[in-house]
Amino acid sequence: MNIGEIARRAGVSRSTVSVALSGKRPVSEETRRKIQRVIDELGYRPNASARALANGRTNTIGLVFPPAGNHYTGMQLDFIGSVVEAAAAHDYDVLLSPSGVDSDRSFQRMLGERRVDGAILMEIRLEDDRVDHLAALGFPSVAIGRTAHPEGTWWVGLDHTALAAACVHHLADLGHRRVAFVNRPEQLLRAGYESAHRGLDGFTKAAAERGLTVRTYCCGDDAASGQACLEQILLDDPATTALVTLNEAALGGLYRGLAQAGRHVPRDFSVTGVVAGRWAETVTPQLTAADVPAEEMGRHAVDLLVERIDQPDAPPRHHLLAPPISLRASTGPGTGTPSTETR
Amino acid sequence: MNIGEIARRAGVSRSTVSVALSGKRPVSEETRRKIQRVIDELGYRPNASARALANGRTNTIGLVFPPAGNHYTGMQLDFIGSVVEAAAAHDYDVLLSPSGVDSDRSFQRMLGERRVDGAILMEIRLEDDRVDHLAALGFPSVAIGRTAHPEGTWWVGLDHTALAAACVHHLADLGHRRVAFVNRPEQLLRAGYESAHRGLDGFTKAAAERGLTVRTYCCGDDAASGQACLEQILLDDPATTALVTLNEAALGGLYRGLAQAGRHVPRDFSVTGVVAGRWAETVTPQLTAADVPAEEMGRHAVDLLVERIDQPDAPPRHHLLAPPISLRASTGPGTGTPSTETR
DNA sequence: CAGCACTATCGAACCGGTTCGACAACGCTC
DNA sequence: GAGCGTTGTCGAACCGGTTCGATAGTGCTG
Repeated sequence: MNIGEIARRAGVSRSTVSVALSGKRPVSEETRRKIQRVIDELGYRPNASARALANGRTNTIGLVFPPAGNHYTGMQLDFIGSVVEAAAAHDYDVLLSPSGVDSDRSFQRMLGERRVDGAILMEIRLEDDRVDHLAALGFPSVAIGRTAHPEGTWWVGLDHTALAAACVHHLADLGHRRVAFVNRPEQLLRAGYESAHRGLDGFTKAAAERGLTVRTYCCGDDAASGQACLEQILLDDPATTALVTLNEAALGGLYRGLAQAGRHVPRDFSVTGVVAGRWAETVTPQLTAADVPAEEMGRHAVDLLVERIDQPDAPPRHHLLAPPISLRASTGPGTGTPSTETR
Repeated sequence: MNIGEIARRAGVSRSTVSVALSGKRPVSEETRRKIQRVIDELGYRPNASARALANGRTNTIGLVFPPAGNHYTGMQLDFIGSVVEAAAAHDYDVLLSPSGVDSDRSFQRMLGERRVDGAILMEIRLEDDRVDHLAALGFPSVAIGRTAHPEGTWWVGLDHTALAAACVHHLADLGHRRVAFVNRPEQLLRAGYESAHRGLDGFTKAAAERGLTVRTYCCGDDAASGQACLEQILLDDPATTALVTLNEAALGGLYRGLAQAGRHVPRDFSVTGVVAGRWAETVTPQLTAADVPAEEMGRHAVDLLVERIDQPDAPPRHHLLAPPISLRASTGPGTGTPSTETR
């Protein structure tokens, strides 16, 4: 069923059907009803490809997300879900693009072949050629995270510097003096991932400010790595009494490592960090953490992107979020002399 | 840049450019090189909408996934990731469609407006009108899960009946006599979700076969519900020594509930169930479970769907997976008289 | 009732590709 | 050297919409 068939059955021209549907020109009430009746009868829906071809809009946004190689975290899942919902509210679909090994290929598909009207980029790096590339093209896009030079670009970000610092201050206030930092995997840090860098930065500066003794670690995105990382921490400095982590996927492993070393949380050891709230609540004791507002970030990103698509010349906008630390049950007073009994 | 511009600069007709690109007719080597040079120079890529309109194929598959309302589980995340990768390997994009409150709306968008060549349906119900609808339309689709009458349809499923039964046998072999079953939320069970029903079925039958005393529970998809559910289990029958769960999101809460009731896992209480392997390893002790092969399911689903798109008249195919139980650390001998000390 | 404005509709052109029949140029056979 | 098949290219039609200038019909004004 195409628009010509509808027109024939309603006894009008194709353009009249088009106009009746779009409302861009006046159509008599009688004609409109006649057309509507035929449409309802046949269950007609205009072909998206044809429409996209004619008016240069696909009504689809691209979501460029990290390859499955790095494991997904709960935060990313929540984010994807909220993007899809927010997009639906604006009448947009979401096309997924793995920015994997040959990120160029899928990038070319989405942009070069004009499959999408705009794109949301996840897992931003401080120096990100994708952002630069899109900026040069003037292609509507919103980055999740901010590059080293975010001026003139559109983005929604988490203030990892401030959040990591807040974690440090929280621990310092509790009396902890020897604190470890558990970052994302080394390869991501080396690749320049924004959250890993700014988080490390915020941690290091705040720790220096408070005169803490610190060690920083990179840790794979899985439980086994978390456990190994924790063993290393206690090996390097058994007097460590707390840690801050950005690594959601390693959290379960960190907890396991602590349990096996006989350190009770929070009595002997405090744990905090930056983690999506829903996932902070799955561990026992529940994690005191800066809750990543994935849902809010998704909504903001879509809102900004749609705004930018609608008005290509609007001045750049952004949102920098810094949620407060949610006090749960994984941090407590630091004694300076942790009990070291093994079970 | 469109195909006409390329043709003009290469001094040939539009059809020659098209043919040179598709290779569907012979083109002289010289002409081909001339065209290729111009294309490389200008970075031309054919417009996806125009191509889709012309040959009736969008090269996109739709992934109909559950609304954000039900919390996402790690398994779903892994699944989505693998679908995207497998699709990319077949040169397909993936369009996400929330099958939310007004599932019809997004369904209509994807199918009615021909945005996709085929669809993968998640969260199947025993009686699923979406599956029936698509079958009636003859629209290529693959269901993740099988309906009550899967004959004649394409699907990839997990044998929840067998898996739940395997969990029961594992526990019975260890000597457990009083076992609880923790299912997905009640609203999902009532709505007829396949995994919830078949899992419950397999559990109940196997338990009867082994003469176990059982109670079954529905539990919300979050840690707090898991904790509450566990309290209820011990309240209803303090002599319970083991549980089987399908509810990945509640797992952390179940563990917390056990810890707070002073039941040590696996010494006093055994836990097992059907959970994605990666997530079974995040809890301590690591969960002995039938590992949901989300990655494999995603690959299979895409392979089947692409096959069906390419040959619309092929006979229905399916994959029923029943991974073995991975022995980890959360189950142990059932004493019949559990210790009930509180800490 | 001529002139005008306004409303409703039509037809043609266009978006950017693909497909296919027509045809020219060429080499081969008999 | 007439007849034939092959190869390479072109032009027109088509996919299913949207847009816009042209035009017919209507009611109002002076």
